[in-house]
Amino acid sequence: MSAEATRERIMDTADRLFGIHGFQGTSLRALTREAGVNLAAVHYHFGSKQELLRATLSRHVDAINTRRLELLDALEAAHPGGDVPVEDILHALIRPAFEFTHASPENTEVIRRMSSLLHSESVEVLRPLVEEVFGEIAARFSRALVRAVPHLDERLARLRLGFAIGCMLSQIDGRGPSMPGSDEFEDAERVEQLVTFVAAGLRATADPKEGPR
Amino acid sequence: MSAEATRERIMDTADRLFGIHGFQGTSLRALTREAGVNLAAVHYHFGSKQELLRATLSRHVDAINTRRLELLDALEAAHPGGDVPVEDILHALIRPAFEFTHASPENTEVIRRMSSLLHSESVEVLRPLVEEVFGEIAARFSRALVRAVPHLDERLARLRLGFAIGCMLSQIDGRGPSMPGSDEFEDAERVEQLVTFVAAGLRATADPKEGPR
DNA sequence: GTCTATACACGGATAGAC
DNA sequence: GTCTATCCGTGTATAGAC
Repeated sequence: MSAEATRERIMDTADRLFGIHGFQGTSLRALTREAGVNLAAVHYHFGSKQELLRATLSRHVDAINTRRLELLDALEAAHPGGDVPVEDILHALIRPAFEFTHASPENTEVIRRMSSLLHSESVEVLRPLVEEVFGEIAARFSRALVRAVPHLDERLARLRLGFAIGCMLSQIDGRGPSMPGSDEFEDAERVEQLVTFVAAGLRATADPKEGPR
Repeated sequence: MSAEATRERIMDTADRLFGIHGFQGTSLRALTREAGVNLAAVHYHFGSKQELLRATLSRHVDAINTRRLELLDALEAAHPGGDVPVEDILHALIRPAFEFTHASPENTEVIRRMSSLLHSESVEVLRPLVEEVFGEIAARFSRALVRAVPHLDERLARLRLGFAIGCMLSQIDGRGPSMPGSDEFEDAERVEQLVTFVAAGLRATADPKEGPR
């Protein structure tokens, strides 16, 4: 059998089983049995179970990030003067992730698992990993935000972009795991509320003494 | 040996070893050896390794939440009219968590592990767990926010409180794992920026067409 | 280069004696 | 409540077949 076919069989099966039983809940023996490949094939092609997880996750994340950049490109093409509204930029950032979770019920678990993976790694091993996955996204979107919000510099834009991503992830992975009582929102309204909230935060002036509105 | 002493010995050792080697990186054999108790004692007192983790984490989280409620009580006592500034409420919510991470270098890992734990559980098992840990916090703080922000109702306050917590956690567990390039901020400034950002988001009007400021 | 069979060391869990 | 002995499943490594 071709190497490529084996790799894909493993990854597809991993996608499904990790989605159903979770990462720890899926043994390599069960996975390889169901995929119809040998137990050792996982280690031959991926090196370890952890690396298999990373491979399956980055396949999804890359797709989401590609979509984000497409949307941002389209926005910047539509506003040659550089005056892209903040809300539109945020939609380009947020929508692809939510659309991904809507594409399949298990995809929410993919996002959750990615968050879990990031949090369970040590900070040292985490940094380069995040840089690899989110480096371009961070650069492109923070630059767009600097242009969209008058008083924002690159440094502050990056920090606040981090706030925004934190908000977004917390909503996706567990439909608001942070706080009970916020279940009643449909995803469409949730996205709009998220954009409203984050846009206001991005536009805030650094001086806390000044009252907004 | 008294049962209580054994429990505490196990939990204290777990705190230390989980902080150093992580949860998965700490075997029950190594843990019980170092604690000077028998291997089976963990299962007798906690039921499983997972439940031991939950017990150690909730001990810390409870302490943080108690401190949050203390600070909120003090604020409400100082403002009998109910006009507690939003920024003060947010400080009561955010500072105890940051102070906890400053108390010991390993405490950041505690928060990270808690996030990881939450994200790796299935959504069904997650809900009651979050309700148990954050139920009172959510109720008290959302009520305070409703009073502090004129047009905010309970439903929206809960949602936005979730946004706020998401922002905060993403900053603590990994010093902004979400975005590269935001490392340059000291924690003190990070907290202030966080409060500024979230306060603006909380005060945002629901209608996205209206410009803030 | 790809896949198979097998061996290993270690993990969490548990039954039952004390 | 505590401890010993034991079980079974796990990820991983490797020797060798195709």
